[in-house]
Order: sequence, then structure tokens, then C-alpha cells
Amino acid sequence: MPKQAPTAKRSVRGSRTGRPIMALLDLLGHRWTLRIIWELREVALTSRALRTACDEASPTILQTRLTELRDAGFVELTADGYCLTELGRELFETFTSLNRFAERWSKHGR
Amino acid sequence: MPKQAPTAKRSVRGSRTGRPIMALLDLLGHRWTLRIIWELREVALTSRALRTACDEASPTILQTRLTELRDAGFVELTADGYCLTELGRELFETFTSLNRFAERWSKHGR
DNA sequence: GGTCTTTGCTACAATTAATGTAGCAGAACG
DNA sequence: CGTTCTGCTACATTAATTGTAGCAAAGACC
Repeated sequence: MPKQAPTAKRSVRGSRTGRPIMALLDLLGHRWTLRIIWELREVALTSRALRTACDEASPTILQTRLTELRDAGFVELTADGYCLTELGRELFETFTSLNRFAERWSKHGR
Repeated sequence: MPKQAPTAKRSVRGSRTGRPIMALLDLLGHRWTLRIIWELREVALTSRALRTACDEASPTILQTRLTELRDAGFVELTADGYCLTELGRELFETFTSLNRFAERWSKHGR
């Protein structure tokens, strides 16, 4: 049984300051989590399609991450496959500036 | 010797589409990375102070993450300790909305 | 009915990453 | 010289992730 996912109310590794940002940073810091949200940004994907989109990441960890994201209320499973919830879409909105930043970063001369 | 950090030019686990967002998501998806950027958001911290701020995370991994963040050009070591570079501060700007989202998330009734 | 195919999901051993504790060399201060 | 910091590393233990294989259930096809 996988360890329970962090939620806004109960931080896992974050300091127990009760600050939800800590729980969120902890959740998003798990491998593939950011990527999954990114891949689901505009289409629903079945578990297999998501796996393909995520460079054939192991189904074990994808399933674990999907459970965490569902527990957090960011992802749901519909007839079309996995997709972002309303809350998940709000979260993705904060990625928009991240994408713009990534473009700038790539031109930064590294 | 630690595996080399992802950069904007060379994705590691991301698909080789050349999209810098993949390299960035990969980098930020490493444990403690998001947290470190958060803790350095407004003050420079020595390695020990950063460790304290990060709930006594092991110095091994903090050092690894700091190296990655320095390679990426987000963090630098000054006389005052570790702090965000100009680029790192730009990256942190994208966190602002994330923090707002975290507050909303915590009230979402979980 | 039977048999493909695809779905979400799990088992399990192997590998890799992270933790926790200890400690190093170098610089600054007394 | 002896403290006390700094950044940083070694190393054994533990936890997370990977890769491969496969399950049961649901739908399509004949």
C-alpha cells in the first residue's frame, strides 16, 4: 500500500507550519507529477496513452502519482480517460508563466 | 559523482522534443528543488541555514540539488550564502500564482 | 457463445535516489 | 593555537523508482 499523498490539510515532509504551499511543493516535487499535469493540460488521456506521453514511465509510479493527484483533487478519471479537474486546471494556469520562463531559460546561453 | 543536471539544452528524462519546458519540469520535479527555490525567495541562506529551513533534509541531497540549481543558473553562492540569481528570481515569480493557488486549495474542503 | 483488444491497475525483483550520521579541509575570529 | 563557522563529502541504511510481466473487467467483433 502506497504512503498517503500530501493534502492541503496535512503536510507530509513539509514543515508543520500549516502552510499549504509546503504540502503543494511536496506533492509537485514527486517525480512525474509536474509532467503528468502538463500532459493532461488540454486532452484526456487513458492510462496507456499517458504512459506513452510520459516516455514510457513505469505504470507503477504513474498509478501512484495518479492516485496522489486524484486524492488532491487535481485529476479525475472520466469515460474519456484521465483529465484535469476544475481545480487541476486552475493549477495548470500557474504553469503558463512557467512555460514562458522555460523558453527564456533556453535562450539564456547554457 | 552525481549524474549531470538537466539543462535547457539537454533534456534528461524528458522527451527529446527539444522543448525546454520538459527539461524544466524534470529539474523542478527532483525532491527539494521547489522547496529550495521557495526558501531562498527573499533571503540568502548558508548551507546550514538552508538545511534548517528545509526540515533538516540531508546535506547530501541538498548539496546535489544546489549543484543542479547552480548549473541551471537559478542559484548562486555569494558571500552571504546561497541566493537566487536574476534568472532564479524570474523563475520564482512564476510561483506567486502557485502560492495563491495553494491557499485556495486548502479551502477546497479536503 | 467465443476471442480479440483495450481498459485500469497490480506484483515483484532490480536498480536508483534519498536519508541520517559522521566527518573533512578551509576560512575567519579570538 | 584553539574555536567556530563555512561548503562539502563518505558511507551504510532505507525508501522510491524502474522495468517487465501479468491480472480481471469491459467492450467490440464474429
